[in-house]
This record gives sequence, C-alpha cells and structure tokens, in this order.
Amino acid sequence: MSMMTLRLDAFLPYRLSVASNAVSARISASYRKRFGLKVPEWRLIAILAEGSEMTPQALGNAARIDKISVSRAAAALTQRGLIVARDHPGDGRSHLLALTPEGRSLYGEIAPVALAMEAELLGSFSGAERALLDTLLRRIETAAGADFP
Amino acid sequence: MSMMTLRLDAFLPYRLSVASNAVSARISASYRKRFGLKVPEWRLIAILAEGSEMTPQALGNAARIDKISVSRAAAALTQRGLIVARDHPGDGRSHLLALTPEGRSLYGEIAPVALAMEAELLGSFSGAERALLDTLLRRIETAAGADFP
DNA sequence: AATAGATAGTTTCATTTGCAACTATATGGA
DNA sequence: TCCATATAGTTGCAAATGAAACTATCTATT
Repeated sequence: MSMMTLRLDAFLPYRLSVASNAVSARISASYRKRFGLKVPEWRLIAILAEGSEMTPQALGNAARIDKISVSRAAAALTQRGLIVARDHPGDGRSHLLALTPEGRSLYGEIAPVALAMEAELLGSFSGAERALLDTLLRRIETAAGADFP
Repeated sequence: MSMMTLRLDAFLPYRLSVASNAVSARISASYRKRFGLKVPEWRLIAILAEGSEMTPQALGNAARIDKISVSRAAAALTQRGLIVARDHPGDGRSHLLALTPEGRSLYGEIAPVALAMEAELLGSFSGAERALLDTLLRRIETAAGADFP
C-alpha cells in the first residue's frame, strides 16, 4: 500500500488556476461592465494600441488567442467601430487590422483602469517580488511547452 | 495627450492567465486522455482522497468549484462508480459523498502522474522558488478577494 | 500556366458552461 | 403549529467555446 501525499491545496496547477481565476473574474467583470468588452477583445485592443496595424494571425500570436477567437473578437470590435480592416497589400487571404480613433480613445480610458487594478492586486508586492513573479510565470509557461497553434 | 504605457506582455493578469492556461491545457489533456476525467472531477477525487466523506458544499469549498459543477462532476463520478452518496444524517437536503474502492484505486493511479507532471513543470525550480511562487500566488488570490460563492 | 497542396480566415455544429428557476428540506418567528 | 423565508442541490435553457469543415487565396512543382 503506497503512501500518497498529494494535497490539492499545495498542487501547483491548482494554485495557479485558482489565482488566475480569481484575478480574471475580478478584472474581466470590470472590462465587461464598464466597457462592454470580453477578455479577447480587450487583448486585441491592447496589442493594437502598442503598435501599428496587424494581421489577425499576428494579433493572435501576440495576444495568445486562437484564430477562431480572434475572428470573433475582431468581428465584434469592427461592429462597434473600434477597429477597422483594410486589405492586406501582399496577401489576398488576409487583412490588416487597426484601431480607429474611437478604439484608441476607448483604450485611453481602459488602460489606466487596467493598470490601477493591477496595482491594486500587486499592492503588497515589492518591485523585486513583482519581477520575480513575472519571471517564475514565464518559466512555468515555457516548461509547460506553451505550444500555441 | 497622455502617455500610456501598458504592455500586455508585462501585464500581470495576462501573464497569469497565459501561464495557467498553458499548464491547464497540458495537464487536463492528460487527465482526460488517460483517465477520462475533467478537471472538476479530478479535483473532487483529490479532495475526497485527502479526507473522509463530505457534503457537495464542503467539497465545492475545498476544491473551489461552484455548486453546479460539483453537482455535475459528482453525477459523472457516481455514474462511473468512483464515488457514492449516502443520506446526510442531519440534513435531508444534503448527502455525503465518499470515494468507492474503485475511486480510491483510480486516485492511486492518477496522483503519481499528477505529481510527476508537477515535478516536470517545476523541474528548474529550487525548493525556495517553489515555495515563493506558492506564497505569491496565494497573496494575489487574497488581493483579488476570491469571494467564492 | 496548370494543378496540388498549403495557409488565412470564417462559419457551422456540437459540446461546455453559467444563470436562473425549480424541488425539497430546514429554520425562525408569529 | 403554521407560515415565511432561507438553504442544499438539481435541472432547463441560453450564451460561450472549440473542433472540424469550408472558402478563398497563395506557393511550389511540373
């Protein structure tokens, strides 16, 4: 009879999932309530705001969202006039997505709120702890072999 | 014109979600493929294996699963003969769930696999790093005010 | 230049999830 | 005791998600 000692409470995948869900629940509720955005929509906006126009594929890679969700999120954002698509000059199958002024303006409202929520979550963290957490999470991600489509 | 500097890549909720999804994807695929269990089902088994019989409510609290998912997971496990329910002696609305010998046996198979996967994920971590990660995740969870139903 | 196979993105369909309503029992006060 | 309200758990229905099929275009090979 083998002595098994797996405590769910101390099991990393569980801890990670619980922490992530707690954070997600709180933050996504806020995006949703205040700006009517779902998480993938918010991510697309954030990525587009960082740089210039991109293909759906590039967006998906940058935001870690599968192409189906990118497609749906982009459709919703286009519908609301927050992004626009233009034909891809070099590839007729694709297109380039960019924020509209309205999209940029919305971003201007959300970003500070997002940063404030992050600050609140990390309120008790020192800069070093924050950096460490970031590093540890990236290492786990790599170890999990985040084989993204 | 305000200078906004939110890089999604460095945004904690995003990092946490990406890491958690990468881990979940890998591990839950394994539960599913090798044992036919979904995550909530695995969690219920893990909690029941740690202690004795419990009500669905207590189980949900311990595993951080809402009552609907507990109900469904318990139904599936009962169906497969991995757990059994008996009437709650003090409350006719509730019942007590416990692992069957089959359930305990299945747990005996899964737990080592789960621990091995965890070990693989944390392969490059020192004991101190591991403990630190655990602590940081718990602090974030608390800060997020994991107001569980 | 024609065709076969690959790729970008969308859509359809099945599954999963979550909310709200429901049943049954319990509790506390008139 | 009887009623009103609260709680445990389940179920039905609608929204969200994911896999596979589909359309259009591109690329490589002949």
